[in-house]
Amino acid sequence: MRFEKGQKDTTHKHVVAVASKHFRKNGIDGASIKDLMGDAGLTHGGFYCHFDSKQQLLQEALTKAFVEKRSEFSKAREIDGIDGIIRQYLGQSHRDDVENGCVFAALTQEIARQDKDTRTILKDELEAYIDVIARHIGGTDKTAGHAKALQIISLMIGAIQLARAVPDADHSDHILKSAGEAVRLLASPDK
Amino acid sequence: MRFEKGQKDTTHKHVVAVASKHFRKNGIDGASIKDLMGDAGLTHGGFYCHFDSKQQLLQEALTKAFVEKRSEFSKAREIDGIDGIIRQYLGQSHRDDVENGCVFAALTQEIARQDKDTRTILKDELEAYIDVIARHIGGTDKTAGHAKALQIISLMIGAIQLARAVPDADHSDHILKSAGEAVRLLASPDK
DNA sequence: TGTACATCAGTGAACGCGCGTTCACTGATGTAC
DNA sequence: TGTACATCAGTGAACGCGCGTTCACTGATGTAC
Repeated sequence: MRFEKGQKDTTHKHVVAVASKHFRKNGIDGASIKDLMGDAGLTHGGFYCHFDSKQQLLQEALTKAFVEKRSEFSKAREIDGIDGIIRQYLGQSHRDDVENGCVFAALTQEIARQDKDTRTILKDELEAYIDVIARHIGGTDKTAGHAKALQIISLMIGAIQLARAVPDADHSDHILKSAGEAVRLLASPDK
Repeated sequence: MRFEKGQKDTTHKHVVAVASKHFRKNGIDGASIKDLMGDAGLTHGGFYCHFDSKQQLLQEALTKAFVEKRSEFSKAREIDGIDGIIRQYLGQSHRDDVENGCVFAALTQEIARQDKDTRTILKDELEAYIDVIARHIGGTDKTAGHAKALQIISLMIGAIQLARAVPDADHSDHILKSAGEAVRLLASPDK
């Protein structure tokens, strides 16, 4: 059946949005086209009207999720500075909502095994995330601000992954709290 | 054919050793029984003489790799303190040798999707790794030492993952170097 | 404005493939006599 | 010590299954007249 104008574009974006959640929740290998198309309200056969391959969908989905989360990140920073970032990133709701959470926290290990194009998406976004954080703590020395931002991101990514992997809730909370303190220390101007 | 006494035990351990590399290099899903048995010099059919399931092999392989790396980690710490840890963990050779490297750095995201038993292995090892680091920087306050150790591990895990994912070698080196500086800051007594 | 036809987003059966797992079999070694 | 037999670690074909991908088909809508 032929559909209304703009319908294809709407569907395409919807599939990318659904996929970006599936990838984060189940991993790249673990997210099947059949499942994710079903979740988008379609059958799997239609997939190739929109994408050349799973790989292409992956790249679109990663980019979308990265950009989306970065703007949330930026908003948290604007409102509450480094505390806003800590509260949002190292909070229980972010830990418990992998499918809508940070892409680095969910997929970095698998992305490291992908082709160069996909890893370049990650690299570009990493630099953009660093800019967002550095703009807040940089002070006058831009290089030092960027270095601090990179350290903070590294720490937060590692911490939330451990918090998600550990089977005990209290232990997990403790990891998040401890990481928050470290972020404050790393962000402090007295260095 | 019947084999010499002790042969089965030797083979079992050999398969676990090979698997521990395969899991780290290709991920849990990405490591196939056929490939890994082939690498161990056997055919896939013999797998079930040694293990009930891939899941059981995973748990044995994780435990082995965790323990092995922890003892290396401990040795680096004994010789050179926190600098030894930084040099070993955040060095290029560790970054470039995923299959023999830190299990947390390679598999935390996938382990977070595993059953409780497997995640408990990770939790117990995390605590043991924290002890190893804390013993060096703890000073008199044991709780503070453990907190610092946890922060350092989180940071190093996040940093080496990013260093592995990024497509540019110089960029990757910079991530490792920056993380090393942060570790020194987090380990310092003036807090 | 009304009719005939072309379009193409989406359907669902089918493809080859590799996965984890099962199973009947092999045959060199350990054991019983 | 020498022979017959039981053992069982390892083999390799086969299992069902889900994967990514392909393809002939559908049918409501846009377009041409």
